[in-house]
Amino acid sequence: MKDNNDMPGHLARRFQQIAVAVFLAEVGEAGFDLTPVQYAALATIKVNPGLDQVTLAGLIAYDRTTITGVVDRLVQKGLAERRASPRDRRARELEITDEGRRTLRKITPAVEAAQRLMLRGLSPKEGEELMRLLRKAIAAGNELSRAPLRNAQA
Amino acid sequence: MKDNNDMPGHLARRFQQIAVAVFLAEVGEAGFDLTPVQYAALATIKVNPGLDQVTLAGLIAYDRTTITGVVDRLVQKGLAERRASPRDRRARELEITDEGRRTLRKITPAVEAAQRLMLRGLSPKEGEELMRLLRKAIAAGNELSRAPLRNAQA
DNA sequence: TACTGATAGTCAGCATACTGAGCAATATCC
DNA sequence: GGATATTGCTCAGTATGCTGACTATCAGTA
Repeated sequence: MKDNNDMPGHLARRFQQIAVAVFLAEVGEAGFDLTPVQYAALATIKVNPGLDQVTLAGLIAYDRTTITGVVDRLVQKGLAERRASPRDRRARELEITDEGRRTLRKITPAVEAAQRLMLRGLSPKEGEELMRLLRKAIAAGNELSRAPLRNAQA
Repeated sequence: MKDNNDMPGHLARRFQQIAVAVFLAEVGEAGFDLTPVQYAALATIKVNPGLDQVTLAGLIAYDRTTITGVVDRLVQKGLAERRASPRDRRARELEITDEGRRTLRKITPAVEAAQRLMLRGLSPKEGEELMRLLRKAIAAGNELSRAPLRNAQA
Protein backbone atom coordinates (compact mmCIF):
# COMPACT_ATOMS: atom_id res chain seq x y z
CA MET A 1 0.00 0.00 0.00
CA LYS A 2 1.26 3.39 -0.96
CA ASP A 3 1.60 5.80 1.87
CA ASN A 4 -0.45 8.95 1.91
CA ASN A 5 2.76 10.91 1.75
CA ASP A 6 3.48 9.48 -1.68
CA MET A 7 0.15 10.64 -3.07
CA PRO A 8 0.30 14.08 -4.65
CA GLY A 9 -3.46 14.32 -4.21
CA HIS A 10 -3.23 13.91 -0.49
CA LEU A 11 -0.34 16.36 -0.23
CA ALA A 12 -2.29 18.85 -2.29
CA ARG A 13 -5.27 18.61 0.01
CA ARG A 14 -3.13 18.96 3.09
CA PHE A 15 -1.17 21.94 1.84
CA GLN A 16 -4.34 23.70 0.84
CA GLN A 17 -5.86 23.00 4.23
CA ILE A 18 -2.90 24.66 5.93
CA ALA A 19 -2.88 27.53 3.46
CA VAL A 20 -6.52 28.36 4.19
CA ALA A 21 -6.03 28.09 7.94
CA VAL A 22 -3.02 30.40 7.82
CA PHE A 23 -4.84 32.91 5.66
CA LEU A 24 -7.89 33.04 7.91
CA ALA A 25 -5.74 33.33 11.03
CA GLU A 26 -3.62 36.21 9.70
CA VAL A 27 -6.52 38.10 8.21
CA GLY A 28 -8.63 37.51 11.30
CA GLU A 29 -5.88 38.79 13.53
CA ALA A 30 -5.76 41.94 11.44
CA GLY A 31 -9.44 42.42 12.25
CA PHE A 32 -10.99 41.38 8.95
CA ASP A 33 -13.45 38.70 8.03
CA LEU A 34 -12.60 37.69 4.48
CA THR A 35 -11.93 34.24 3.07
CA PRO A 36 -9.15 33.49 0.57
CA VAL A 37 -11.77 33.04 -2.10
CA GLN A 38 -13.45 36.34 -1.31
CA TYR A 39 -10.10 38.10 -1.24
CA ALA A 40 -9.09 36.79 -4.66
CA ALA A 41 -12.45 37.74 -6.14
CA LEU A 42 -12.36 41.25 -4.68
CA ALA A 43 -8.78 41.86 -5.80
CA THR A 44 -9.67 40.70 -9.30
CA ILE A 45 -12.73 42.93 -9.46
CA LYS A 46 -10.59 45.89 -8.48
CA VAL A 47 -8.11 45.27 -11.27
CA ASN A 48 -10.81 44.58 -13.88
CA PRO A 49 -13.64 46.96 -13.08
CA GLY A 50 -16.94 46.22 -14.78
CA LEU A 51 -16.17 42.62 -15.56
CA ASP A 52 -19.00 40.09 -15.57
CA GLN A 53 -19.23 37.02 -13.37
CA VAL A 54 -18.16 34.49 -15.96
CA THR A 55 -15.02 36.48 -16.70
CA LEU A 56 -14.29 36.81 -13.01
CA ALA A 57 -14.72 33.07 -12.56
CA GLY A 58 -12.32 32.41 -15.45
CA LEU A 59 -9.67 34.76 -14.11
CA ILE A 60 -9.44 32.99 -10.78
CA ALA A 61 -10.55 29.53 -11.91
CA TYR A 62 -13.72 29.29 -9.89
CA ASP A 63 -16.77 27.41 -10.97
CA ARG A 64 -19.49 29.70 -12.22
CA THR A 65 -21.94 28.30 -9.71
CA THR A 66 -19.53 29.12 -6.89
CA ILE A 67 -19.07 32.72 -7.99
CA THR A 68 -22.72 33.50 -7.41
CA GLY A 69 -22.44 32.90 -3.69
CA VAL A 70 -19.04 34.55 -3.35
CA VAL A 71 -20.26 37.73 -5.03
CA ASP A 72 -23.42 37.60 -2.92
CA ARG A 73 -21.30 37.78 0.20
CA LEU A 74 -19.03 40.53 -1.13
CA VAL A 75 -22.09 42.58 -1.98
CA GLN A 76 -23.68 41.88 1.37
CA LYS A 77 -20.54 43.09 3.13
CA GLY A 78 -20.62 46.28 1.08
CA LEU A 79 -17.30 45.55 -0.63
CA ALA A 80 -18.60 45.14 -4.17
CA GLU A 81 -21.60 46.05 -6.30
CA ARG A 82 -23.50 44.04 -8.87
CA ARG A 83 -25.17 45.95 -11.70
CA ALA A 84 -27.06 44.84 -14.77
CA SER A 85 -24.90 45.22 -17.85
CA PRO A 86 -26.21 47.72 -20.39
CA ARG A 87 -24.66 45.73 -23.24
CA ASP A 88 -25.92 42.27 -22.32
CA ARG A 89 -28.99 41.94 -20.21
CA ARG A 90 -27.99 38.45 -19.09
CA ALA A 91 -24.74 39.66 -17.57
CA ARG A 92 -23.97 41.45 -14.31
CA GLU A 93 -21.16 43.95 -14.15
CA LEU A 94 -19.11 43.91 -10.98
CA GLU A 95 -17.55 46.94 -9.34
CA ILE A 96 -15.53 47.39 -6.19
CA THR A 97 -16.82 49.95 -3.66
CA ASP A 98 -14.74 52.49 -1.77
CA GLU A 99 -15.16 50.34 1.29
CA GLY A 100 -13.87 47.37 -0.71
CA ARG A 101 -10.87 49.37 -1.82
CA ARG A 102 -10.14 50.41 1.75
CA THR A 103 -10.43 46.85 2.95
CA LEU A 104 -8.11 45.54 0.27
CA ARG A 105 -5.52 48.15 1.12
CA LYS A 106 -5.59 47.46 4.83
CA ILE A 107 -5.67 43.71 4.48
CA THR A 108 -2.71 43.37 2.14
CA PRO A 109 0.03 43.06 4.79
CA ALA A 110 -1.85 40.22 6.47
CA VAL A 111 -2.34 38.44 3.16
CA GLU A 112 1.34 38.72 2.33
CA ALA A 113 2.31 37.53 5.79
CA ALA A 114 0.07 34.50 5.28
CA GLN A 115 1.75 33.67 1.99
CA ARG A 116 5.13 33.75 3.70
CA LEU A 117 3.91 31.78 6.69
CA MET A 118 2.60 28.88 4.63
CA LEU A 119 6.08 28.47 3.15
CA ARG A 120 7.91 28.92 6.42
CA GLY A 121 9.38 25.41 6.33
CA LEU A 122 11.12 26.11 3.04
CA SER A 123 14.10 28.22 2.12
CA PRO A 124 13.36 31.14 -0.24
CA LYS A 125 14.82 29.11 -3.07
CA GLU A 126 12.68 26.10 -2.21
CA GLY A 127 9.61 28.29 -1.97
CA GLU A 128 10.28 29.59 -5.46
CA GLU A 129 10.81 26.08 -6.75
CA LEU A 130 7.59 24.85 -5.16
CA MET A 131 5.66 27.64 -6.83
CA ARG A 132 7.30 26.95 -10.15
CA LEU A 133 6.41 23.26 -10.02
CA LEU A 134 2.86 24.00 -8.92
CA ARG A 135 2.43 26.45 -11.78
CA LYS A 136 3.75 23.89 -14.23
CA ALA A 137 1.53 21.08 -12.97
CA ILE A 138 -1.47 23.40 -12.93
CA ALA A 139 -0.84 24.57 -16.48
CA ALA A 140 -0.79 20.98 -17.70
CA GLY A 141 -3.96 20.12 -15.81
CA ASN A 142 -5.87 23.32 -16.42
CA GLU A 143 -8.49 21.78 -18.67
CA LEU A 144 -9.08 18.83 -16.37
CA SER A 145 -11.23 20.71 -13.89
CA ARG A 146 -14.65 22.11 -14.53
CA ALA A 147 -13.37 25.57 -13.72
CA PRO A 148 -10.24 26.16 -15.80
CA LEU A 149 -8.33 29.40 -15.80
CA ARG A 150 -9.32 31.73 -18.64
CA ASN A 151 -7.73 34.96 -19.71
CA ALA A 152 -9.92 38.00 -20.01
CA GLN A 153 -11.33 38.70 -23.45
CA ALA A 154 -10.74 42.00 -25.10
CA MET B 1 -0.35 44.12 -7.05
CA LYS B 2 0.98 40.64 -6.75
CA ASP B 3 -0.24 38.23 -9.35
CA ASN B 4 -2.27 35.21 -8.32
CA ASN B 5 0.48 33.04 -9.72
CA ASP B 6 2.88 34.37 -7.12
CA MET B 7 0.58 33.42 -4.26
CA PRO B 8 1.27 29.95 -2.89
CA GLY B 9 -2.21 29.95 -1.41
CA HIS B 10 -3.81 30.39 -4.80
CA LEU B 11 -1.57 27.77 -6.40
CA ALA B 12 -2.41 25.37 -3.60
CA ARG B 13 -6.12 25.82 -4.15
CA ARG B 14 -5.79 25.41 -7.89
CA PHE B 15 -3.65 22.29 -7.71
CA GLN B 16 -6.03 20.71 -5.24
CA GLN B 17 -8.96 21.56 -7.46
CA ILE B 18 -7.33 19.76 -10.38
CA ALA B 19 -6.29 16.84 -8.20
CA VAL B 20 -9.86 16.25 -7.04
CA ALA B 21 -11.25 16.56 -10.54
CA VAL B 22 -8.72 14.06 -11.89
CA PHE B 23 -9.40 11.64 -9.07
CA LEU B 24 -13.16 11.73 -9.55
CA ALA B 25 -12.83 11.36 -13.31
CA GLU B 26 -10.52 8.35 -13.15
CA VAL B 27 -12.43 6.62 -10.40
CA GLY B 28 -15.76 7.39 -12.04
CA GLU B 29 -14.52 5.99 -15.35
CA ALA B 30 -13.60 2.79 -13.52
CA GLY B 31 -17.22 2.56 -12.44
CA PHE B 32 -16.90 3.65 -8.81
CA ASP B 33 -18.42 6.45 -6.85
CA LEU B 34 -15.87 7.33 -4.19
CA THR B 35 -14.39 10.71 -3.32
CA PRO B 36 -10.71 11.25 -2.52
CA VAL B 37 -11.64 11.82 1.08
CA GLN B 38 -13.69 8.64 1.27
CA TYR B 39 -10.92 6.67 -0.40
CA ALA B 40 -8.28 7.84 2.06
CA ALA B 41 -10.54 7.06 5.00
CA LEU B 42 -11.40 3.61 3.74
CA ALA B 43 -7.79 2.72 2.97
CA THR B 44 -6.77 3.87 6.44
CA ILE B 45 -9.49 1.84 8.10
CA LYS B 46 -8.30 -1.21 6.23
CA VAL B 47 -4.73 -0.82 7.45
CA ASN B 48 -5.76 0.00 11.03
CA PRO B 49 -8.77 -2.18 11.75
CA GLY B 50 -10.76 -1.30 14.83
CA LEU B 51 -9.47 2.24 15.09
CA ASP B 52 -11.76 4.94 16.44
CA GLN B 53 -12.86 8.04 14.59
CA VAL B 54 -10.50 10.47 16.29
CA THR B 55 -7.53 8.29 15.44
CA LEU B 56 -8.72 7.98 11.87
CA ALA B 57 -9.08 11.73 11.65
CA GLY B 58 -5.55 12.21 12.97
CA LEU B 59 -4.03 9.74 10.54
CA ILE B 60 -5.37 11.56 7.49
CA ALA B 61 -5.57 15.06 8.98
CA TYR B 62 -9.31 15.53 8.76
CA ASP B 63 -11.30 17.54 11.20
CA ARG B 64 -13.21 15.36 13.63
CA THR B 65 -16.47 16.98 12.65
CA THR B 66 -15.80 16.08 9.02
CA ILE B 67 -15.08 12.44 9.80
CA THR B 68 -18.60 11.90 11.08
CA GLY B 69 -20.13 12.55 7.69
CA VAL B 70 -17.44 10.70 5.75
CA VAL B 71 -17.88 7.56 7.85
CA ASP B 72 -21.65 7.93 7.56
CA ARG B 73 -21.35 7.70 3.81
CA LEU B 74 -18.90 4.80 3.88
CA VAL B 75 -21.28 2.92 6.15
CA GLN B 76 -24.25 3.79 4.01
CA LYS B 77 -22.46 2.42 0.95
CA GLY B 78 -21.73 -0.78 2.82
CA LEU B 79 -17.97 -0.31 2.67
CA ALA B 80 -17.33 0.11 6.40
CA GLU B 81 -18.95 -0.66 9.73
CA ARG B 82 -19.21 1.40 12.89
CA ARG B 83 -19.41 -0.45 16.20
CA ALA B 84 -19.47 0.70 19.79
CA SER B 85 -16.10 0.12 21.40
CA PRO B 86 -16.17 -2.33 24.30
CA ARG B 87 -13.34 -0.48 26.01
CA ASP B 88 -14.66 3.05 25.75
CA ARG B 89 -18.34 3.67 25.42
CA ARG B 90 -17.73 7.08 23.90
CA ALA B 91 -15.75 5.66 21.01
CA ARG B 92 -16.80 3.91 17.81
CA GLU B 93 -14.61 1.24 16.34
CA LEU B 94 -14.36 1.22 12.56
CA GLU B 95 -13.99 -1.86 10.40
CA ILE B 96 -13.82 -2.36 6.68
CA THR B 97 -16.32 -4.77 5.13
CA ASP B 98 -15.62 -7.41 2.50
CA GLU B 99 -17.33 -5.18 0.02
CA GLY B 100 -15.05 -2.35 1.10
CA ARG B 101 -12.01 -4.55 0.60
CA ARG B 102 -13.20 -5.55 -2.85
CA THR B 103 -13.82 -1.96 -3.79
CA LEU B 104 -10.40 -0.86 -2.59
CA ARG B 105 -8.72 -3.58 -4.58
CA LYS B 106 -10.55 -2.82 -7.78
CA ILE B 107 -10.22 0.91 -7.48
CA THR B 108 -6.48 1.02 -6.89
CA PRO B 109 -5.37 1.22 -10.54
CA ALA B 110 -7.65 4.19 -11.13
CA VAL B 111 -6.35 5.93 -8.02
CA GLU B 112 -2.77 5.42 -9.10
CA ALA B 113 -3.53 6.60 -12.60
CA ALA B 114 -5.03 9.73 -11.11
CA GLN B 115 -1.92 10.43 -9.07
CA ARG B 116 0.19 10.16 -12.21
CA LEU B 117 -2.20 12.25 -14.24
CA MET B 118 -2.17 15.18 -11.86
CA LEU B 119 1.61 15.37 -12.29
CA ARG B 120 1.59 14.86 -16.01
CA GLY B 121 3.11 18.24 -16.72
CA LEU B 122 6.20 17.38 -14.70
CA SER B 123 9.12 15.08 -15.32
CA PRO B 124 9.44 12.20 -12.85
CA LYS B 125 12.23 14.07 -11.13
CA GLU B 126 10.14 17.21 -10.89
CA GLY B 127 7.21 15.23 -9.54
CA GLU B 128 9.41 13.84 -6.80
CA GLU B 129 10.72 17.28 -6.01
CA LEU B 130 7.21 18.73 -5.84
CA MET B 131 6.17 16.04 -3.39
CA ARG B 132 9.27 16.58 -1.30
CA LEU B 133 8.66 20.32 -1.06
CA LEU B 134 4.99 19.83 -0.25
CA ARG B 135 5.88 17.36 2.48
CA LYS B 136 8.37 19.79 3.94
CA ALA B 137 5.99 22.75 3.88
CA ILE B 138 3.23 20.62 5.35
CA ALA B 139 5.43 19.34 8.16
CA ALA B 140 6.30 22.90 9.13
CA GLY B 141 2.67 23.99 9.04
CA ASN B 142 1.10 20.90 10.54
CA GLU B 143 0.00 22.57 13.77
CA LEU B 144 -1.45 25.59 12.01
CA SER B 145 -4.66 23.87 10.94
CA ARG B 146 -7.40 22.66 13.23
CA ALA B 147 -6.89 19.13 11.92
CA PRO B 148 -3.19 18.33 12.18
CA LEU B 149 -1.71 14.98 11.28
CA ARG B 150 -1.35 12.68 14.28
CA ASN B 151 0.37 9.35 14.49
CA ALA B 152 -1.57 6.42 15.87
CA GLN B 153 -1.12 5.77 19.55
CA ALA B 154 0.08 2.44 20.85
C1' DT C 1 -15.69 8.98 46.36
C1' DA C 2 -16.78 13.47 44.53
C1' DC C 3 -14.91 17.01 41.62
C1' DT C 4 -12.55 18.57 37.69
C1' DG C 5 -10.81 18.36 33.39
C1' DA C 6 -10.17 16.06 29.15
C1' DT C 7 -11.89 13.24 25.41
C1' DA C 8 -15.18 10.90 21.61
C1' DG C 9 -18.71 11.98 19.01
C1' DT C 10 -22.50 14.67 17.15
C1' DC C 11 -24.98 18.69 15.60
C1' DA C 12 -26.19 23.39 13.70
C1' DG C 13 -24.47 26.81 10.86
C1' DC C 14 -21.61 28.74 7.30
C1' DA C 15 -18.46 28.84 3.07
C1' DT C 16 -16.38 26.61 -0.70
C1' DA C 17 -16.88 23.34 -4.87
C1' DC C 18 -19.15 20.51 -7.83
C1' DT C 19 -23.29 18.16 -10.92
C1' DG C 20 -27.10 18.94 -13.36
C1' DA C 21 -31.13 21.50 -14.54
C1' DG C 22 -33.43 25.50 -15.90
C1' DC C 23 -34.50 30.46 -17.54
C1' DA C 24 -33.62 34.48 -20.09
C1' DA C 25 -31.11 36.66 -23.47
C1' DT C 26 -27.88 36.74 -27.27
C1' DA C 27 -25.52 34.79 -31.48
C1' DT C 28 -25.48 32.08 -35.43
C1' DC C 29 -26.98 29.94 -39.39
C1' DC C 30 -30.24 28.68 -42.96
C1' DG D 1 -36.54 36.45 -40.12
C1' DG D 2 -36.92 32.42 -37.57
C1' DA D 3 -35.16 28.14 -35.75
C1' DT D 4 -31.23 26.64 -33.25
C1' DA D 5 -27.35 26.86 -30.47
C1' DT D 6 -24.86 29.19 -27.12
C1' DT D 7 -24.13 32.00 -23.17
C1' DG D 8 -24.80 34.35 -18.35
C1' DC D 9 -26.75 33.40 -14.33
C1' DT D 10 -29.27 31.05 -10.75
C1' DC D 11 -30.93 27.18 -8.09
C1' DA D 12 -31.38 22.49 -5.83
C1' DG D 13 -28.73 18.92 -4.16
C1' DT D 14 -24.47 16.77 -2.33
C1' DA D 15 -19.75 16.57 -0.19
C1' DT D 16 -15.99 18.53 2.07
C1' DG D 17 -14.11 21.60 5.87
C1' DC D 18 -14.43 24.65 9.43
C1' DT D 19 -16.33 27.13 14.22
C1' DG D 20 -18.55 26.55 18.23
C1' DA D 21 -21.61 24.24 21.25
C1' DC D 22 -23.33 20.22 23.46
C1' DT D 23 -23.74 15.32 25.54
C1' DA D 24 -21.80 11.30 27.33
C1' DT D 25 -18.02 9.22 29.14
C1' DC D 26 -13.59 8.62 31.00
C1' DA D 27 -9.33 9.83 33.80
C1' DG D 28 -6.95 12.01 37.41
C1' DT D 29 -7.01 14.01 41.76
C1' DA D 30 -8.23 15.91 46.22
